[in-house]
Amino acid sequence: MKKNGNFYLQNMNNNDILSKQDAICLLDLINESLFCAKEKEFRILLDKLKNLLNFEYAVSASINLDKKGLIESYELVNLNYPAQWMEAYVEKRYDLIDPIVIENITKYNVQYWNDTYKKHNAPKKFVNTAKDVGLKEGYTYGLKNLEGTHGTIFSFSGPKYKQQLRTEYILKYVIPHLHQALIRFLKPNMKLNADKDDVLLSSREKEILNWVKYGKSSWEISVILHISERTVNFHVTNIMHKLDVVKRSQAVAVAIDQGYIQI
Amino acid sequence: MKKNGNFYLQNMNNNDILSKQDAICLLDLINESLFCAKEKEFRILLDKLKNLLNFEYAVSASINLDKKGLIESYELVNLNYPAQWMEAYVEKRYDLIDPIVIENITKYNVQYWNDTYKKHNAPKKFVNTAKDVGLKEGYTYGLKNLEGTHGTIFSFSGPKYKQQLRTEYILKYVIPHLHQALIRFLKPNMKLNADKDDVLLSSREKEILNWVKYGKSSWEISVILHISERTVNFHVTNIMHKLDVVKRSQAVAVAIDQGYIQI
DNA sequence: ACCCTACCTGTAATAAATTACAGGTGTTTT
DNA sequence: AAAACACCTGTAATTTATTACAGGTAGGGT
Repeated sequence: MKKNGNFYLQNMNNNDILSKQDAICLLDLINESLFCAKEKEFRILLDKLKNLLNFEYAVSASINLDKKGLIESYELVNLNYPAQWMEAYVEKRYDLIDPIVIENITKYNVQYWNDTYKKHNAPKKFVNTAKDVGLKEGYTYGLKNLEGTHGTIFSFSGPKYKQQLRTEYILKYVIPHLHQALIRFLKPNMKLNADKDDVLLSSREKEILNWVKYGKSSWEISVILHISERTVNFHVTNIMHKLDVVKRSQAVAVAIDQGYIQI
Repeated sequence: MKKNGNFYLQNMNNNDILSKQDAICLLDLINESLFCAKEKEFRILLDKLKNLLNFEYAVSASINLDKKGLIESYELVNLNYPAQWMEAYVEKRYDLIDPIVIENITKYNVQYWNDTYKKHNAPKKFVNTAKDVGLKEGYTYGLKNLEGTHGTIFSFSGPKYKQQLRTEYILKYVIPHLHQALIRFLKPNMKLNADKDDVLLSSREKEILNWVKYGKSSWEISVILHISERTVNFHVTNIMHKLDVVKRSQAVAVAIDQGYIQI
């Protein structure tokens, strides 16, 4: 199933690798990533994946690639990598020497760190510094978009982690969707973004707000969703409170602005 | 987990509904749809899904939607629906009377045909004609893109098919990905919207719409602009007519989308 | 066990929006 | 000069939205 370092998902016999619980969990993760449009939501997904894989730390980044496919700039979404490490990483441009990153943007394959370290003869100083902060073993995987302008990288690590097929299968299955989600919410926000991420609309609320956006009245939405008109109004009220607005039209504008719903 | 006829994917306990084999199969289907870029590949996926669901027939279509969300045109990818039926369907514009299609482009939810037939008081002639060619019972589900310009519809049918939760769960999980795949490989064939009528909001109208966006009521705007509340409503009415919408909240969304006002 | 959240529902008063009717001024275009 | 348009205003019926009251279930986490 591994062939020239390449990984064929389509023909793999994952029945023996993944438990039913794994499979169900992956389906849900993938499904949720379809509707993930905010960093806060993305972090929740990343955390779920980290826990599913029994890792200690997780970090991700979207990468702007130049014409040669090299890193032009990158933007971190750090779940819980040690802050001091990440600061040093950015400060000292570790991305230029980190063999994991280099391997990622050239091969875009699932990496077990120790394999890559051996393969690239990684600088011992760098590797040891990472190990000192708890990043001893880990996996990394990322993709790039079809145009080759943007890439992503997802790293999971911990003090102790053995290489296992299950982890590789799960990453192969789910990272492409997290990749899409990360690209999706980082693209429009490249300029402004950030700061007030306190609000989090529930999926039901977003669903209702979307119908409001399409000009549906409360009664119409109640028919569409098979709930009472009262419940629709209840949700709308909550939405307005969460977004700190006083009218539906304002809620639509704010939600679009903040990325809770798409136009 | 069916509650008031509504369907909660995120919280559903699919452990009892889907077998391990189902889950693994879905993961593979979803994964393959990520890399599906040609009609031939897409047909294979559609066939796999049809077989997984034990249906006899399957058909799909991508739909160009107009501003109201109604069908402007559509393009079929017919796996194995009876040819004579599909010809008649296109010829006689059945899409305009087919309650399944109408329900799809308004609700974008999983439909069990018999439910929809009852709900909409489907024309018996149409239903019986379908049944005569073997399309007795079935499921339909489709989505639209964020911009609301394109939709998809996936129908599965057979002479005998009972309503079952498993089918609904599977469709909920996998159709969004087939939707993406279908949109992806059909997009090159689609004309890029092009002729959007140059609606032009007057400066006063944009001014008022901006205050609406900020959640101001008509009375408040009248005070701000030193005009009567009646005049504000007059302008709002004109705005809605120009944008072809029926609610202020919808007007805000459309105007932002079309760039008439900024967020 | 308890708290928290998401979700759902009811009644009802008040505020606001939507639609319809009918009419006005001033400026620019043809 | 007439037509077209942006802008403005009034009255009034009807439909929606907003707010407030009060309450329910179900699941997850501590």
